[in-house]
Amino acid sequence: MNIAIDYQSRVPIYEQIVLEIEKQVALNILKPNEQIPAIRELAVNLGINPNTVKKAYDTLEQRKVIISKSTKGTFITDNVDEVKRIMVDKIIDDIKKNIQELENIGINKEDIIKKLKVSE
Amino acid sequence: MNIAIDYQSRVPIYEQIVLEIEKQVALNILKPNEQIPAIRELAVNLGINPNTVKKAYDTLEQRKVIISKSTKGTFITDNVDEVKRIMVDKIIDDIKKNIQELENIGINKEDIIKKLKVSE
Amino acid sequence: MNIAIDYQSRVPIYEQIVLEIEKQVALNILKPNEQIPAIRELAVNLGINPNTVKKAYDTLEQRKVIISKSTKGTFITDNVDEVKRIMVDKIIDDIKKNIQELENIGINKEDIIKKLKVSE
Amino acid sequence: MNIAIDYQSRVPIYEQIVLEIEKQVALNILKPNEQIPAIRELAVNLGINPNTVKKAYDTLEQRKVIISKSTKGTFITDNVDEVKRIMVDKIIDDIKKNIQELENIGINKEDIIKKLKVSE
DNA sequence: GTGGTCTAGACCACT
DNA sequence: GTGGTCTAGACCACC
Repeated sequence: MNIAIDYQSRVPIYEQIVLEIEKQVALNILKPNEQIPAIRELAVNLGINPNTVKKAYDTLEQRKVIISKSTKGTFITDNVDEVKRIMVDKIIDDIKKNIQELENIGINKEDIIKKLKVSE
Repeated sequence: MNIAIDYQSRVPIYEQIVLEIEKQVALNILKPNEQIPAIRELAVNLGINPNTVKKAYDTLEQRKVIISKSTKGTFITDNVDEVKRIMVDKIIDDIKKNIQELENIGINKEDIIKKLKVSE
Repeated sequence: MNIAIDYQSRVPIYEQIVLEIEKQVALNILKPNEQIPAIRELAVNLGINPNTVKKAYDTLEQRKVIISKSTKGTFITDNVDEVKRIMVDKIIDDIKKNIQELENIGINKEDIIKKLKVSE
Repeated sequence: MNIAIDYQSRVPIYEQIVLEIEKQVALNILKPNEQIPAIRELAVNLGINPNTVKKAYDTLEQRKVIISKSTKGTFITDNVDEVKRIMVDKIIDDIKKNIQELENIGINKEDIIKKLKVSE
């Protein structure tokens, strides 16, 4: 598994791992029921402490992205669609909020579209 | 001045104040040259430490959003347009990133527009 | 034999097997003197290690729920009533504890009965 | 805060803390918005490691029982009723399941009530 | 002083 | 070998 860590970021390492794995699930890089690296293995690969990976895995399990089967290992959920759906909804919601904010500032929809098209 | 503080956010309180005041400037809630509350006053209103408000005001002054005139008080800049411009650019950029992310997941522009229209 | 294993439970797998078999005995799904699967067979069916099944069978034999007759196989006890009695006592005890807890929270017996009847 | 830890239990220490605090909320021992001990303070009182208390507090925060305000401390939620409701629902559900199981074994409702009354 | 994060390393039960 | 728990102790930003 390929995860880039930014040690300067305000986002904690464990959260970066969480976000990256969620992203890879959404992008079909990680497939349903696929086994992911053991805690200690990933910790060694990333050069960080196993507890940090554990915290990331715990968070992912709460969010139902992965399932850990004690002595067997840790696996991507079989319900990957739900993970994608939640992620897409969140992003759509962000966009809506941002559009609303621009409108509040006094920029109408046509202007927003114009600005978006400049570099797109 | 009305500022909601989220104590659970990773964003420091002083920065939440900074962002909120910048937002209110962009929304014309705070007008050019308008006087804003004294540090101690705002600190009492928000139930936080004056040092925290001080740090927020210092940051805002560095960003040229406010101007403190020693004994007279603290005022919003007269060049509010620049503050708005920076904020609008940032939001537009956020939207672009979000759209890109959705496209990576496999959602094309028409689908995005459809999803945005549902509750808009 | 049909046994669902919860790999995320704090209850060890071997104990889950023990509890499930005891339950099936109480429910007359498993009858007195009935033969149950060989250790290896069940292990294959459940996709787990034979040692785990062995540990479950050992525990069940200590509790006199099953009897293993070396080369002949493993069988449910003929004294199924005792198994049922112990299980019923345990469940009754659980219910009593739960009722006590609800009363401590301030819910009286009539309210408990009302709540139980809603979906019963 | 008074919490008894059973070091022999299969239930982890952090979970025992979680359950005990939830219980004290349900019993009105801990009141809405009340501040609870600092992580380090409780750790010292219980003779355990601060990280263990932290894990308990994290779990409680996910369950919306407490709210931690970074440098200010940790507080019971203001919505204690919701915590109680969830807890009561869980217990009622447990009772229902137990009653169902007894009925499956072949014990009818009158017999259950009889057995419950013996020591009640 | 407070919570948040992280390291280092240990022990355990279970498989 | 795997995940789960716990200890001991450190550093950080923030207030």
